[in-house]
Amino acid sequence: MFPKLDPVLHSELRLAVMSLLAGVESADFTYIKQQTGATSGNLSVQIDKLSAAGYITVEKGFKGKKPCTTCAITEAGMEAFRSYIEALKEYIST
Amino acid sequence: MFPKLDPVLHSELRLAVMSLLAGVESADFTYIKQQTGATSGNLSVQIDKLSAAGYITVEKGFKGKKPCTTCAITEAGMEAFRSYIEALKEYIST
DNA sequence: TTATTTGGTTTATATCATAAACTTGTTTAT
DNA sequence: ATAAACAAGTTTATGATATAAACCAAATAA
Repeated sequence: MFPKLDPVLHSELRLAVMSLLAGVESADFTYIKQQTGATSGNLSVQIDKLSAAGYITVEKGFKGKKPCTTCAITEAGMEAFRSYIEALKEYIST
Repeated sequence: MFPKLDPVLHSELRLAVMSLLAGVESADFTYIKQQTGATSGNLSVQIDKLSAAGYITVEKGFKGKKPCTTCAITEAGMEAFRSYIEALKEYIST
């Protein structure tokens, strides 16, 4: 009746990050931070978790001389995101 | 951009309970437990939280000789549930 | 040169979800 | 009648989570 919700995605900030990344090719840490309003620490931790789950890729490079962390959603991440939305619908369609 | 999600509702079990109660006049503990597949302990705790938030009412009575706890959604609960769904849509409509 | 800012990471804490153990009373079996 | 099993929850304990606070290294500004 109520399908299990993927715990990796059932988190406000991680879901926001995935939502953002689902719509773009890639996005860097600073941009994600701005768009979500998250603190650096929290964002850093949640990005790690999404990465550990294989839902996003994280590349550390430089933009000019400054470090720049770029994230992108993976195919597995896209699929998990879609499944999560489908599962959610079971909960919110009364 | 990403609205805050009501933490009372952003919980798998509490959301399932609200989803159930949104569709009926009332439901008792045992029924909710069956429908959600939750353990008694977890359900008890989460029902308390929904009740403390004013989202549901909880009445303890008897069905025959056995205790029976009946829950119903409140108007505030309905409104919170609707708002939560609206907020969620911002996250899942890429 | 000494701040200050940028772009993060690490660590600590407070909350949460869940399971396990317990309680109170009822029904069933002996 | 007594004991064992069951029903309907509650309370307590534990492990996971989210978040904030503190920290760090490099670059830029004063």
